[in-house]
Amino acid sequence: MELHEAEEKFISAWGAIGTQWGINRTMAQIHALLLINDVPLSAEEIMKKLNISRGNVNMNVRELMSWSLVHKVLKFGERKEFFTAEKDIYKTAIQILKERRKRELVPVLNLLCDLQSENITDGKSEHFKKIVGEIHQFGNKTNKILDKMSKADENWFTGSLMKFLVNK
Amino acid sequence: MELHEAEEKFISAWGAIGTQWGINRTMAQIHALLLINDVPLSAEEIMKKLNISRGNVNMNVRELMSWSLVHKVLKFGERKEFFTAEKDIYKTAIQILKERRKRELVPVLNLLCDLQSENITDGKSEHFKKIVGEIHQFGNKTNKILDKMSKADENWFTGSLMKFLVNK
DNA sequence: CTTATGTTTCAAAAAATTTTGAAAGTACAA
DNA sequence: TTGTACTTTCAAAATTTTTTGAAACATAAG
Repeated sequence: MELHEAEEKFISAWGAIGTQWGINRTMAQIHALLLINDVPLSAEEIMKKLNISRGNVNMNVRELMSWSLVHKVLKFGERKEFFTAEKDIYKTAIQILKERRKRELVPVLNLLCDLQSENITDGKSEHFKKIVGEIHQFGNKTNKILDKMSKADENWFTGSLMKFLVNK
Repeated sequence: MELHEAEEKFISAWGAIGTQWGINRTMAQIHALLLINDVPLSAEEIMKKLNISRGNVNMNVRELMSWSLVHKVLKFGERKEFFTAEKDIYKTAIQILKERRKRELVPVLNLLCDLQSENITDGKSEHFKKIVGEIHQFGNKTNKILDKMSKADENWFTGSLMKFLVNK
């Protein structure tokens, strides 16, 4: 197999997985492309390699930067901007975990909190209150666990947690 | 607040979160509706409550059943089918974890495995091999951890894991 | 067998999301 | 100040996903 071919397979797969997880295909593909290139790439290069427009590159690179998965790199003497992805896969995973917790889990917990504190004017609300309460409680626990995990180091994940699970 | 209003807020939020996680809005809303109803609902009732078509209900209920989050219930003497959601939120979460691991993580690990075993005919493939190897290794560890976790009971999650994390 | 009461399918329509590309914006250099 | 090399924006177009609804299918009851 040629490198080119292997790279394309990897980029496609990363894009497909992204789609299944609510991340747009192109954003995931740009991420994949930057992961497998150890040198930073310019917007121009990303456009050519993925065959997409300038606007599309700009938008998705900006989004990747807002997730702190990609960083802007300025080369000495060059006016162009270059982009590179965080290459430590553990850091990358933790970063995604952190962002999704903050952007998605926390807002839901707030809504559940609001719903629970509401005084519902209807006798038949018992089951509703119960299930909302249970989801809220579970969400809170998960939130705490994810928060702790996102502050742990890689060794904890690959070492201690693994051992702990095996002996469970 | 009226129960009706609270229920709608909950269903909307569940739908929105689903969308962000690559699950279609209606599927998530049907799930929410079945969660907050302790009695099973018919296709007819789901149609009316969510204001969606029969085909849409059929398709998404089928999908929810394929995830084992919703079950068909037959009432004695009634020809109609009714549907109900698993109400134990811990079981629900574990079920989602299991399914996503099987449907999404495992296929990616297989691709990474293939890519790694390929003999790439290009000298410049060093970084590519390295990053694919690292992602594969991390994916394998995550896979094992998720597998163990999906076999643990709720008490492990809320008790032991939590304590373990606090003392980290 | 026929009817009544359901469920399932799927092509077409609608809606949502993503992508394009040209114009506007920015800023460095001469 | 003007030109040049780049980045950003965003309305319109393209694409993808979801939804509809009517026809086909299934089956229990009469």
